[in-house]
Amino acid sequence: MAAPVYRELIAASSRPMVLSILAGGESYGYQMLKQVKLLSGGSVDWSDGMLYPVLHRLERDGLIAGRWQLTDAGRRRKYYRLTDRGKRQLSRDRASWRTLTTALEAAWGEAHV
Amino acid sequence: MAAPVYRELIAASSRPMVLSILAGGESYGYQMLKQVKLLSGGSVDWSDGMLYPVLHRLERDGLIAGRWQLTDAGRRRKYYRLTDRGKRQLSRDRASWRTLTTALEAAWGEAHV
DNA sequence: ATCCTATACCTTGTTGCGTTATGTACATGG
DNA sequence: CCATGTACATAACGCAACAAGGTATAGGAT
Repeated sequence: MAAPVYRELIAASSRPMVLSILAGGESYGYQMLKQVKLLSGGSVDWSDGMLYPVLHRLERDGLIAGRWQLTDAGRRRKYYRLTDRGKRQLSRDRASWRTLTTALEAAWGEAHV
Repeated sequence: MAAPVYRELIAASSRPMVLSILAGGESYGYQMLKQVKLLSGGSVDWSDGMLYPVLHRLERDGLIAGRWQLTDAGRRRKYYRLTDRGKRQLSRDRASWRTLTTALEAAWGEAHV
């Protein structure tokens, strides 16, 4: 039903999406998978094999920070929070996204599509 | 001066950008490099080593069609035009872009950034 | 004459990253 | 007892941007 988003756009949106979600408070991988699907109305369906490496890179680069937590049910979760570096990166990513969207809209306009 | 756009976003935008430009009429590689820089206010600065392979892929996949032309000055140019397949792909890419932008804005809203 | 810049195209090696598949482990419902 | 959901992780594969290099012509500056 919902048209799937093409590969490169998944790659381009993963970092700003994760950082944006964490800007709203702590979260963990599995929850973010659901969150993204919800936010996109089902069109963005991340695989876990894609998300976890993303989270590891963001943590390695100091944009997010993780801590292990045990639930009452005995399940382990890795909660992540946004760091100051992450906040700055999010600002830059939002600016980039706006720049590209503006440029694309300009091209769409000139072509009167 | 203009903040550069990050790598993955370049990748994600190259196809819809090229298709959009060609939706406005024929063009060639070198001209598109200038056009993109103009449309983005200088923020999107494609390298030729990135664009030409993109054009070759799009032509291979039948989304654009090229023809060689000689200018009066004796320079060779490869002019490209949008095919019907390319038009359909452009529609899908625009839809994907809108979907992601909406999802990101939803995330930004929830985080009241 | 020589050099630099602009025009105009192309390709190769390196690196990064999504996808697919697989693995581990616990909890719950049928 | 077994499938599904929760929750994380990694490895092989393929694709694509980036940096750097190459070919070629034209015009202006030194």
